[in-house]
Amino acid sequence: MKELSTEEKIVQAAKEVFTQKGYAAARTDEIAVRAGVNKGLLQYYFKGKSKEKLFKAIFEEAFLKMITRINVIFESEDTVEHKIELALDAYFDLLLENPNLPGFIVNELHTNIHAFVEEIMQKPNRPNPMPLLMQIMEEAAQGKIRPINPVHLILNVLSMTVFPFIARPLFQRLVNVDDATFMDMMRQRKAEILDFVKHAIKP
Amino acid sequence: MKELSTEEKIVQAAKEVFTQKGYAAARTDEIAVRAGVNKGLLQYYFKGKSKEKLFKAIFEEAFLKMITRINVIFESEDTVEHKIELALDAYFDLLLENPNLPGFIVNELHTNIHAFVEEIMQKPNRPNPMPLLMQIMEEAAQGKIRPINPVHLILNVLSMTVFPFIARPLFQRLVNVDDATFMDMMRQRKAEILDFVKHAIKP
DNA sequence: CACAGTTTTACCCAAATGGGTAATTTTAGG
DNA sequence: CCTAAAATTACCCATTTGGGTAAAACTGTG
Repeated sequence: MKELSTEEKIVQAAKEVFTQKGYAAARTDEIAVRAGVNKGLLQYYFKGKSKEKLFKAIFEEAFLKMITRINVIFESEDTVEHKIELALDAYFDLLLENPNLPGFIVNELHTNIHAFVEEIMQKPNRPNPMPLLMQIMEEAAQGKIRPINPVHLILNVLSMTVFPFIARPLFQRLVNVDDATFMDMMRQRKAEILDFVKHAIKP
Repeated sequence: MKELSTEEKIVQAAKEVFTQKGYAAARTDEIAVRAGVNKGLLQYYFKGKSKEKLFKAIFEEAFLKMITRINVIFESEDTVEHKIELALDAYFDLLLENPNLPGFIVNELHTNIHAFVEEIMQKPNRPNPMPLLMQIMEEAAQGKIRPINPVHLILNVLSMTVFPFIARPLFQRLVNVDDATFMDMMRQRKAEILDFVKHAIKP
């Protein structure tokens, strides 16, 4: 099972610590401990500004993971409804595997202390919502779906999908469910959202 | 306009810094600077563990603000649909005035380094979703609304309301809107969500 | 004015932290 | 077996940070 190289173990540990605690609260010592190695190796593999280097790599990966999935909504040549279904598939796959990715990203974007975030934002992966926006308006005009503000529709789908993972700690305490139960609920949720949206946009 | 006592100015500044940067990244120096006073005064007004004391006070207030609003959804003696409308009113009022409250709370709950958070959670204000859950099922049984999982319905409303404020930095960069425009969009959004939900739960 | 309360100034300290190095030992492949 | 790469050990240092103090200066009010 564990066939990770030391470097990979370090990256993996850094991912855990950064995504759980955020940059400011992350401790390089803890990264080393979780990786099962000593601090010296962080220097060995990431010479110079090891904390920052690790963070950059991890944040960029996480960010691209999240952001490129949005493109799924736009790329296909399908109906609005089916595009939403595909988007939900893609996003829930990602989120169930990486439950604390969104919280991490949102957190670091909120406390915008990292200048390089700007660079990442300008990368080629920028999603272009325009085609889908237009398509929603077209289908609305054709009476295929109910007239609706397309920006808010997209935002609605994204909100219902991502928010529970961000509010997970709060939610779990309020309704008193353990991790496994939470994950089960989220697996159900995909179908619930699709159902909800379908009815909401039905003419 | 500015009739704040020094102590209030400090609390206000602390609120800004904590909600923007989170506990770990918050610097007491910055709090003093923003309050327009010197660090000595933090000791004068909050002797002993000033950072922690300030944080506790601020977090608890913020948390209760957010959490007690949820009760609006449950308390009234109304139809489900109208309860949702009232909840949206209450929540949008709060969010438009305190746009970075949810991000702050979610962030601090995520990096659960503060033991006292547990205490706060156990306070009398705990919302009890059961009545509304039952009511949703009743109305569904009576055919007043479409059959729907009540937990997910509530989560849907909350998600669509709160998420945009949490994802605000990301959203604003992706669609390139300034602060004023964002706030305008959010003001429209309340009506959009209500409309969306109404159609989604219509039998 | 006198005086208590407030604010500033100018320091200090201990601990934590990120970053780093040099020597040594362990490990695996040729 | 021998060697280079990998990993460990045991340090060090500069900086930041939270926390703190004591004395001086300022302020308003009785």
